Amino acid sequence: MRTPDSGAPAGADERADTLFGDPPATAEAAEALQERWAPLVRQEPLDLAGVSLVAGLDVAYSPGDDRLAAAAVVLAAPDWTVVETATAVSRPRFPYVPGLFAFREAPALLEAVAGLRAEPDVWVCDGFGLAHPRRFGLACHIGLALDRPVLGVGKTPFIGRAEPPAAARGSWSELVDGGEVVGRCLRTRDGVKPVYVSVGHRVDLASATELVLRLAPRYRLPEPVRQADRRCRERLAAA
DNA sequence: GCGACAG
DNA sequence: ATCTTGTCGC
Repeated sequence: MRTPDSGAPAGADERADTLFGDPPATAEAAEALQERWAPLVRQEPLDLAGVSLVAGLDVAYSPGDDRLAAAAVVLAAPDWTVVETATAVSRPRFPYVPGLFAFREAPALLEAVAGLRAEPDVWVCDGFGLAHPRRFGLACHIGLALDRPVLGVGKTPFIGRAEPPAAARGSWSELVDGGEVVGRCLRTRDGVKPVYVSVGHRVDLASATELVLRLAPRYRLPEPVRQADRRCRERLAAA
């Protein structure tokens, strides 16, 4: 068993414990972990022609009790039909703190992911990746945990500034924070409020943008996120 | 110091 | 996130 203070550098098993479960005791500790992990995020092009399975992740909270349900769905190209769904119900083990979102939702999400048989080519999270105060949002957290390509799609701005994109679907503008481009503000439907795309891990902004556009042929939100949202709510209603 | 603040 | 009805528009 791992000792709390062996003096060793961030070991892989030590990372795994907190990336997958065991939430840190304090907000300060959580922030320190994000700063430690942020340098491990990689940005690289994703071959969209080779993408046949895309996963979507989302969480829903119970109105009455403190339960939460996470859903992991898998959709197949080219029409993005849902081919598999896995869910998990649990309790939040970390309070909601803007910027520390992943410590609250990632454990349940990864539990749902563990129930999946398929091996998606890329994963889409409801939230941000590099567009984060410490450049380590939920999509990065999930990306390192799975060591797979992951991108984040946010519905409302969090950090950074972006000019409103042109009204046509496909238009986008840079999301800039501290002089850095941390994501894109992307219009997925003509004249409809844009979404915010950012890199989670092992994808680049251009690939992420193009993929989100293809995943959202009809609705504002990409299909994987829409479906995941639907499934976790159903799971909560069911039991 | 003050306000803002993913889901 | 969640509490909440109808309503305007394509």
